[in-house]
Amino acid sequence: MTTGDLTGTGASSGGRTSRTAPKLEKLLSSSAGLMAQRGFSQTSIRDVANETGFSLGGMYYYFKSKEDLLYLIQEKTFSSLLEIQEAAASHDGTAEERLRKLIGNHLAYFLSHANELKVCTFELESLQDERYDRIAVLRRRYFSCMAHAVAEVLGESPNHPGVRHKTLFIFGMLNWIFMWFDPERDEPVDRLGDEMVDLVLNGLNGGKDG
Amino acid sequence: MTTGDLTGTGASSGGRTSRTAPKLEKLLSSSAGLMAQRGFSQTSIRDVANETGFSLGGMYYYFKSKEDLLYLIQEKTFSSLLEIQEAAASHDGTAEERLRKLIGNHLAYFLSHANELKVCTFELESLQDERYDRIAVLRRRYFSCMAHAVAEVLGESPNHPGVRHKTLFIFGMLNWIFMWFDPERDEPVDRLGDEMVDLVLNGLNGGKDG
DNA sequence: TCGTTTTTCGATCACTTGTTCGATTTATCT
DNA sequence: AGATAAATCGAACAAGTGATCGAAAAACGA
Repeated sequence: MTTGDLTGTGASSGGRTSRTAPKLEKLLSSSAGLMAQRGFSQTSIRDVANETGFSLGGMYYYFKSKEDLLYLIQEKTFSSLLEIQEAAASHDGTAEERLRKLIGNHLAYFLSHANELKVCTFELESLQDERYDRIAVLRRRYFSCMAHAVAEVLGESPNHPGVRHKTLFIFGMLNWIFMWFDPERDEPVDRLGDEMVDLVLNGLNGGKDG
Repeated sequence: MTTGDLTGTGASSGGRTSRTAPKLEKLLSSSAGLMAQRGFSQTSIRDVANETGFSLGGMYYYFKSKEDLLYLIQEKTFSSLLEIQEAAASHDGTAEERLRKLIGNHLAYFLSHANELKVCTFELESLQDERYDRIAVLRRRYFSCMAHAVAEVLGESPNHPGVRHKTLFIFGMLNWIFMWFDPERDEPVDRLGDEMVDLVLNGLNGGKDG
């Protein structure tokens, strides 16, 4: 129990596409839904069982612990998002275009994977040790991705402290959306992305003065 | 138990300044510290007892339930901050100056009451029913305060949807600070406030173009 | 069909949780 | 000092938690 695998109990090991894979996916997305709504620690393993139709013990065939379940969600979601973003960051075009794309992609991913992304955003601290470290690595890569774009727009070095701060301000805007977004009220997410980019690039004054 | 008081079990009722008041304060601030660090649901009432030196049952003289304890923290903290901000919002000067002041005040309050403010920011959902409603009212007033300043800077009506969004972007920047601020690394908070205001007013482009 | 592996179940364990309550101590007032 | 009220304690309870494990069932390959 000291070194063991981080994931495989049986289903997730090997990676072969057995008839098990779609069940794991449903398990992950149902769990993400519950955890996004109530939070990780307030979501019991029994809640997940009820939601998915599994029996209590039966689910432990798919993950080895509750924390492992959380890890699987974060690892899968974050890897997928990161892949999208690192691709976008290496595209041609102006720095401003890249930044616009990064923000737009993040919001689009938020729309299509709200639950999973919320769990990634707010439940890092519920992981420990190796699992924490592995997700933290993905986070840092994501941050670096955005920070580079910000630095380019500013014409500064990515190490400049102001760049770090401004990048974190942008992540604040992006991540805080989970706290208020209402699909009824705030419908067009493209529009929202434009508004955010506009604020980030030109501010409330709209680039009229300094 | 259907209607009962929201707070008073004995200590917090009446409001007279007995020798009990300082103990309540220590109880609240210690609890806020634990809850800020681990989250509300992962902070047990026994943790609070150990931290404060009280016995397990002895603390129930000061609050009537764990949720009540959380409510007391939020009510006290938020009221105090709100008072500061509503005063600042009604001062003379330009709209830009008012917005700058609101952001600066929030950051200053963050510095002096980090734990309590973090609890206010992230644990609203841990309250229910009346307690939730009461804190939600304070939140709406706070939002309104900021939204008015934003609207004035933009020269728009406070009801304009763009105003709502941009205000929420600003709160995102402000509240996300809890996730990354490191007093060693990000020392001067005044500077941080300036950077944020600068981004909010002029954007990354620094007001050079539109 | 039979034997084997994969998958599922249900009971159970050890542990932590918030809360209650009567008894006990401490402070306050006359 | 004695009586009343405020404050504190410690033991106990009921409920819920994550996790384990051997047995049973289902799917599979021969």
